Amino acid sequence: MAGRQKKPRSGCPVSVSLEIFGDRWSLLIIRDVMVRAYRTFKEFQTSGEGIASNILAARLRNLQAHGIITAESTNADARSIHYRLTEKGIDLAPLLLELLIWGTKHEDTGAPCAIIGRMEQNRASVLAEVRRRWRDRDPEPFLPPFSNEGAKPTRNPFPPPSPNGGRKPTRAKRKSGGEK
Amino acid sequence: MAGRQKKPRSGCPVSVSLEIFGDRWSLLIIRDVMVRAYRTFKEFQTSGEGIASNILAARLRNLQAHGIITAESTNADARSIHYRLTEKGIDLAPLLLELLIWGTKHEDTGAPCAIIGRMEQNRASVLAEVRRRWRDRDPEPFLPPFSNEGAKPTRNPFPPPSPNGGRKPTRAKRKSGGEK
DNA sequence: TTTTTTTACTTGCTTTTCGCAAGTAACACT
DNA sequence: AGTGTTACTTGCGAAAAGCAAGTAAAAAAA
Repeated sequence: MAGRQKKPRSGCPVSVSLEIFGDRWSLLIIRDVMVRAYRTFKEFQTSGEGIASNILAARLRNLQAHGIITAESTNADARSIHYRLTEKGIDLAPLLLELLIWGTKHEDTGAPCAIIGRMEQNRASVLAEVRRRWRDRDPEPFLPPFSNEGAKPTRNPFPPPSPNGGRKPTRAKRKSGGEK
Repeated sequence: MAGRQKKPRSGCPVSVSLEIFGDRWSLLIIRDVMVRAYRTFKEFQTSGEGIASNILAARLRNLQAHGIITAESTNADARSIHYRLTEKGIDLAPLLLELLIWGTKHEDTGAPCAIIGRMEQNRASVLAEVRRRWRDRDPEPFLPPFSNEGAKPTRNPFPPPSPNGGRKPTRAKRKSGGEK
């Protein structure tokens, strides 16, 4: 998120979307509120991803500003704020489902492939159920948190790339440069 | 991407996926190579989003390392490297399509809503065509770049959130804190 | 009623990444 | 040989991320 909101880039919907939630935390928050029925700051904070509280606050503010979530104070506890998805927010369900499917298929995660595979075969009904729970404010989680305890580490069949694209000579002495 | 690759977070597929391409550039590169048939460093660089060359190089390296793209040297020009999607990479097509649909629906972009709306009604055939072009190495772009010249600025119906969630008193003197 | 705990944050500080400008090695073209 | 092109790298300042600690208000406990 460095340099965020600075210069407007292209008008491509993909680009515009990524400027809103194209970071490593926003979609995790949306996942939590969408399928785990998390509502409070505390729940997000202890969701297992280890987000820092200042970052969480910033992301919640950003998602609010873009109309993806709302913040409601409950009458039960005056301190407590309940975050929930707007219609715009629940419309991210298909995206999140694809993210879930892709990750399960291609990375070694803690998710049971069988279940996700079945979700892949029934996208429409999964999405209908997620939306139904949202509409009814169903406090029941749709999916549990997945932990990859005991998951074998992925040995990826793609070796870390030789710095150049596989050509013969090295072009410049590469030492650092960015990733990794 | 600050602090990237540092501590492994949860085993949730969503989290794992976002650790790979959860930034503002990776999916744009994938979009370019997937639907615009871009192949070279130069094309990505001048794609209209304004990515810096060092960031682009870092992202290409990362996507390669995760087996999402490959780099092939062409026999035509020894300098030129052609990037293309792997099977794992083309499997991101559904995700990208949802990103496109969501952005078009909820943000004011340069994309013609009518066309995207039709794509929404025919997800399967759109994806089949994208995949066909990938398999056949079709050099023809599937979609043109969208520019939002002349697009009316979005006035979003969600006001910038009052710093607290809409409760009565302010809890602490907030001055900055993060977003915006 | 006073003390302790909980909730939802903010503040300060260090580390990491971003983004820009400039440079460079290998190759191609003229 | 000289110029241009491609695919990068390097250096640097400015943001943003991440960590630890602090704080206001409300609730629960003593």
